[in-house]
Amino acid sequence: MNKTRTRFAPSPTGYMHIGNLRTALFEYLIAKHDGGDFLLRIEDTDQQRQVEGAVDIIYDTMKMCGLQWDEGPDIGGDFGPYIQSERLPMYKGYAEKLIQLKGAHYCFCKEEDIEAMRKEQGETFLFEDPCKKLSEQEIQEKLSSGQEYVIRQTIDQVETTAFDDEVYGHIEVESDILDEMVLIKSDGFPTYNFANIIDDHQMQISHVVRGNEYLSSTPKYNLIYDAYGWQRPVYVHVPPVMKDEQHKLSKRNGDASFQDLIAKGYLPEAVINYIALLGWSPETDQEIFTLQELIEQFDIRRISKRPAIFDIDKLTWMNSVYLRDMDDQAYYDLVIPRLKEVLHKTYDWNYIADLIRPRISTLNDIAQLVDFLDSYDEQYDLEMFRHKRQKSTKESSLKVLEAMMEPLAGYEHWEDAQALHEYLLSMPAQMGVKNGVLLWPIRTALSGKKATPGGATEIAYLLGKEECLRRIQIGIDRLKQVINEPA
RNA sequence: GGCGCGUUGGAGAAACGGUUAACUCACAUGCCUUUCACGCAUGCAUUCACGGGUUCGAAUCCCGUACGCGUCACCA
Repeated sequence: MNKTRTRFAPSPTGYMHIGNLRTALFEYLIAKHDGGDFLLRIEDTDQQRQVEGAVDIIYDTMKMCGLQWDEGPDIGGDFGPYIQSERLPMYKGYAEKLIQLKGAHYCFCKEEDIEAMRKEQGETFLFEDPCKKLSEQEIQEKLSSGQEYVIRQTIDQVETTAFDDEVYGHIEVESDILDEMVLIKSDGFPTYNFANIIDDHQMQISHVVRGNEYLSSTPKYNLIYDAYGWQRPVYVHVPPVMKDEQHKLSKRNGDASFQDLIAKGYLPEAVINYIALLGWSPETDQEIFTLQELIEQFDIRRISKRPAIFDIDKLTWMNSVYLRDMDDQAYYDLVIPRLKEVLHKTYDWNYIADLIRPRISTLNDIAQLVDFLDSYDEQYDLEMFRHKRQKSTKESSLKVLEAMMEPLAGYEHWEDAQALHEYLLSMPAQMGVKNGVLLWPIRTALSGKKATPGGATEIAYLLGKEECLRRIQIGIDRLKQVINEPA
């Protein structure tokens, strides 16, 4: 029994696509569930797509998500190098070996000619390579004359070829519809497909996990494994992550990358938890998982065949669950710096953090929730004083606010949140009015907002006595104006 | 066009031939309540793309149709 080894092999494009991240997650979970190895291999052979700092984005993303690799470019391993560009020299030798094994052949056809034939015959075109019929001598002559060539896969047996995918089940195709793909390009570099096969074999990858767009070409891969006499890997083709029913999530469409989500205030843990459920479901109803729990419960057999649509609403909900359930200190460490970015006066930070905790879904919700503390819009809509259920009107508000000025000014224990809360809550009864009639206008006058984290007493505590009296006075003055000058 | 794959409520999904199709998000309503939120409660597919067939019995098995996706590169 081989050890379970999976690999994540991204191209450094400077963008961590959510679909790719999910594939990495699945690869990680499959390996770790079996106590196996998870490797990172950078596929940087496409020099044109090279982006500065792109490899670091890959490292950072994986680390933030806790997807620690056991072998990789930065930490090495027994099967390196782990950067494809450094592996380049070896592929040609493998291809030549494959020629000896009759799994490939030299092809001297011109690309333009094949292209022309393809254009002429349309979509049903299947290239029948005349070079396969060349004699050994003809080949040698062409090679020594320096004629340009590629090494092309040979598929001669006209049988069916089959394999069993862990997700999609038994797949069987007729070999004669398989295109003989180029393995080594005329510039001497391997094609992506070929390099992949060699790398996976060399690195002893046991489970090849990739998007289901590779399902159709897998039989061709298998024929190469067979020709070498190598053991085929276990295939795990995963369904795509979609933006909607017909479109995949993609950079082209400007869809969110992992970085974008983090910038929007989502937590890596929540993102990982959410995408684990895209195309996979656990045996139980559990939805909130730590990485460790995912490792324990992940089961390849429960990966779905159907595309999954990325639903930002559900991620948002899940993020709010993480915010609410995380360790207190970790929460404060995360949120208080954000609070200090928008609030420049001094407050009881922990108190604010506690207040907003059940009210934020992402870190980016914070600013607009608390900005009124530092400064508020004095021209807020006076209609807000009217609240049907609280039985509050502009008139009653004016009355109540005026009546409260003195007791508030004389109150001595403002810095004690609990005491202030009890004091203010005792006032309505003393004045013979319902809670809402008194507290609603105070909250409104203090905030100038329709909704606030916390009620009148909480805001009063945060604002402090002076500021409260000032804001209430502003409310009184404005209410007087409209009430004394009826329209 | 050939080949491959898929189709359960707005979204993620469970179900692995057996009575009323889980659960979560979203949405709606009510309760709680000094606003909002949290929390709690209730509602939301008589039906599993459609049409046949197999079976005592089908979302589950078979065939066909429709729709969607993928793939058919000297791109990864």
